[in-house]
Amino acid sequence: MHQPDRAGEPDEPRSAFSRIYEIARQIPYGRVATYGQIAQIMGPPVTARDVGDAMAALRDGQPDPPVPWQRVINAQGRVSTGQRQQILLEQEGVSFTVKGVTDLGRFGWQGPDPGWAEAHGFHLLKNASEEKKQLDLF
DNA sequence: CGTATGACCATGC
DNA sequence: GGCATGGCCATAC
Repeated sequence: MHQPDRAGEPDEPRSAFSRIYEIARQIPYGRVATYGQIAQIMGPPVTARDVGDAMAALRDGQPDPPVPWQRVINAQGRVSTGQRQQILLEQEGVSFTVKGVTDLGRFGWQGPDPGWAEAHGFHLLKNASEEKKQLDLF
């Protein structure tokens, strides 16, 4: 039987935005991921810029389940949307320097669970090292 | 269809 | 470390 098409949406099985949101939901409480990381997990042709667009779209309203948009920051370790985002992260235990920079080595996400990624057809982070995973446990 | 804009990024100075 | 540039891709007009 046919899937009812959502008006205004492309007829792909799932829009790129929806898949980006799926990944963002995997970021654990108290961790952050960069736009570029999520783009890498998606794989080409999705770019960091597309991830930013997807997050920006959330301003119009959150999907269900909601997306922890505050955990997606830029590659410099700074939030891209102003102070409110940083405060939300600080409430999760993510610390920032006075200049508003966080330590991605300490609070950065190491990527999705490999089993989950494979089941959903996503890539893993190329840089996710065992060492950093151990570091994260602390 | 050209142009501008955007929650980006790597690189070079 | 800051700043400029070019590249990336999707959207809006």
